[in-house]
Amino acid sequence: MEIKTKADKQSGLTDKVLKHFYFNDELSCAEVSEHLNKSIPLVAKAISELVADGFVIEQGYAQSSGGRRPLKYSIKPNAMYIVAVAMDQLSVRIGLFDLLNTPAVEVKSFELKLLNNDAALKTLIDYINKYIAGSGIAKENIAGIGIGMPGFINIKEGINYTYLDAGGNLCDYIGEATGLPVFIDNDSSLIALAEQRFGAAKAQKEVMVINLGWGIGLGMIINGKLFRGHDGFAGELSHIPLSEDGALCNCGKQGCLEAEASMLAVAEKAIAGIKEGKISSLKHIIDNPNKLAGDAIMEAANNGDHFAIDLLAEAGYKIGKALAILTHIMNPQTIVLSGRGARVGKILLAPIQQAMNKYCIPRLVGNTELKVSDLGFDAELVGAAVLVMENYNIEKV
Amino acid sequence: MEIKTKADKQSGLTDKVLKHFYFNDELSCAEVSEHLNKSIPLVAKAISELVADGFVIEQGYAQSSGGRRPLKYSIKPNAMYIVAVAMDQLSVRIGLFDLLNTPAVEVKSFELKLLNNDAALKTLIDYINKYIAGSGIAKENIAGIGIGMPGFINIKEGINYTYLDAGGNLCDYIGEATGLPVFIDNDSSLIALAEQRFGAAKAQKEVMVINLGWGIGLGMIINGKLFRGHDGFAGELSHIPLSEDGALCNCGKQGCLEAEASMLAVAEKAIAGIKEGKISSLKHIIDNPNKLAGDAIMEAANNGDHFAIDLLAEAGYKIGKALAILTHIMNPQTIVLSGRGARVGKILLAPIQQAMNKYCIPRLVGNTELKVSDLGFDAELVGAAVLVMENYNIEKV
DNA sequence: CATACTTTTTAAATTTTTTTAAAAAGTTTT
DNA sequence: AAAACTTTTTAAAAAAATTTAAAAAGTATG
Repeated sequence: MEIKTKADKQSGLTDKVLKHFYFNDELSCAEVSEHLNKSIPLVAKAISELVADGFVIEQGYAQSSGGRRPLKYSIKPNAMYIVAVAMDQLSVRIGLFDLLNTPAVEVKSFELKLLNNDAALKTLIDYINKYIAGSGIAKENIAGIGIGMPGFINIKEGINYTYLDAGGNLCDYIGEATGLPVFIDNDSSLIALAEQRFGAAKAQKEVMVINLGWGIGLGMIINGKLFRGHDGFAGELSHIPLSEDGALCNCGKQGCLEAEASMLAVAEKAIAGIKEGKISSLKHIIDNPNKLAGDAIMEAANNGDHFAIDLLAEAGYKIGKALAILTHIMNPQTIVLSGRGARVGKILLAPIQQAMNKYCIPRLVGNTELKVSDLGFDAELVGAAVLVMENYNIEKV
Repeated sequence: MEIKTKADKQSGLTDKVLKHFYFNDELSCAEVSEHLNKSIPLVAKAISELVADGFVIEQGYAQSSGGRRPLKYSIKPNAMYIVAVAMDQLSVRIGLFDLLNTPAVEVKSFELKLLNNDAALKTLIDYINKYIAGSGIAKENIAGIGIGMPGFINIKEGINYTYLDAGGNLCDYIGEATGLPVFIDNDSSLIALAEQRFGAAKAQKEVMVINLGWGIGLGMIINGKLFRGHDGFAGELSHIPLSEDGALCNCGKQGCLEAEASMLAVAEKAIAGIKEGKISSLKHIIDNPNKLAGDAIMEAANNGDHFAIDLLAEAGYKIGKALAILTHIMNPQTIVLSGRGARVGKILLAPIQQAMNKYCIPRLVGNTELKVSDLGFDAELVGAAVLVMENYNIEKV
């Protein structure tokens, strides 16, 4: 793995070419040259180095389009592996993927409460270490660990202001404890990254991705890149003032979207409804914690339960109103419904679209496509893997 | 003016250096090299060419900071002139500026109704031609004409979908009629450009600029550049749904910000209030058209009229609520109140900030600075000039 | 079915850019 | 006040990237 041509060190072209192969599949030298706006000799050199070092493999000749047949290359799936960790407030999922985003080891999950839990960070690190050790894959072959987590995150400093206080740089801390490079980002941002690189909005430049989880997150892609705002707090869709006198939010304000339309809010409404005597297959959820209730509601809705569907439709309409505002401001090409709640995306789609039609100027709503993610619950894991590869630096190897 | 080194043609560095001098004042060769991330020999060559061609002048030696004194350069103010046109729905202002944004000829304005006026385009062109002819400045010394106008504008095609139909490319059409390069953009976008280049948010990367005119416009600077969205319709702040059952907007919907808080809406409320017997120095406005009423209200408020101040405070609070939403989504460094309404910016500031404090998460509102423009009414003209210079291409001369 | 035209790849020649070195002009320290 | 260190500018050398040309491997056509 010693690649240290002076040329590469400066231009970093080999790196860009490697990433280009990670994000696209079969590509000829000429195509890469075109995409990267670099001359063919330069790209040819970079590719031959990558082939020599086992990052890229030849895939044989493709059909000719009227001339010499192009030799196609693609990423070598097992050249490296990536550890991806996807967290929410209550649980953690962890996976080990190859460069084709195929799981090399079974994805596992475990419960981990972030709020008021001083041991959370240690528990997380232990779990990651055990998972890697049990995978049978050598650390030398792992490019790094990507972690998506809820909370206000400062990427540069590696600090999560909401959870997991490490008294300093979280990446450094976890990195030392695991012996691998670590990269963290907000869960919704990673979901957006996944959708724009491998999902419903692939290669698009202006994309808004809604993370339907226990809360409602927003990941923004602007000009093809993650947008974070001046202080990293952009995308706080869930606390915009939606109604003047709505439910009380845990942020202290009233009428926030999150307090009205998140899965947790829906679960509360469901329990209240059942207690009032609503007929539903959801009767049993009264005794469950809200989290399980959320999952139960989604399942019931997918099975046709009227009460569950009504509750989701009500939430969807409110989300739609918020998306109308978002569309007015951002004029995105696509809005993707992703995250845990994507499994009821089809049910939410109609009321969301209805609200957007009502609250949006026709010109705007007509130009924005509303889609349900097909990455769904895996989006955050894929995003975490992408995060590692975006930061991976072949020259440093 | 024949600058045609092959080097320049390809890299366009001379161009970048010229623009750098336009946007900054005195600068040494070393500083330009630093800012532009180009080697000193390259920058030195570009500067000496610009000096030779009369675009840049030497400004003598500056203080040494411990070594050889740097030779400072600056743009030559009268190397070129720019025609700047600022339109709203009812009137046009036109000016001729040097490269220091100083008027070379008095700024003039005239009435021009855009709505349902087929002759508007011809009238505009006539006026521009007469203005240039009367200025005494030769066309060879004019870099181009920048025009800011209301409406949905497609920059690439040069089409304004709302006003001034030329049956094709407006820039080409006006360009042929005037014999000068023409560039158009939305009025609010140009105001934002002006504020980010020469105004209250100079050199900042994430800036939201509110254009307080007869309507309420928004110009967005993201990552240091104008953001327009996927179809060029981003920044439609004025029609976001703000209240469920508010005033009817001319867009057909209810409760839009524009229908509740624009100068025109304030004027209507003022007239209604006077008729109901409110005490105010504004009694006379009942007979005036809404536009004059708007100006009268602003003047009365600045003179301390209680009724006028109350009306503006009411509007400001609603604008503040919209800015709270905007802040949640965009997390800008600065929000600038600009455009015609900036003259009552101080009066609006308090209620806007009050609403933002109420409706924003503390972390967000604490990080965003709310400012009143000092460019004020001239912002659109400055923005139009900037537009010309951004598109100016020295190699094409 | 050979000739003309495409497209991709390899190689050589330029061009462009940056790095390094040296000179010029000052400031600071002993 | 001379020696040592800074900073800017100019000049020469080296490196990097692109352009041009040529070769290789096809397809289309008269």
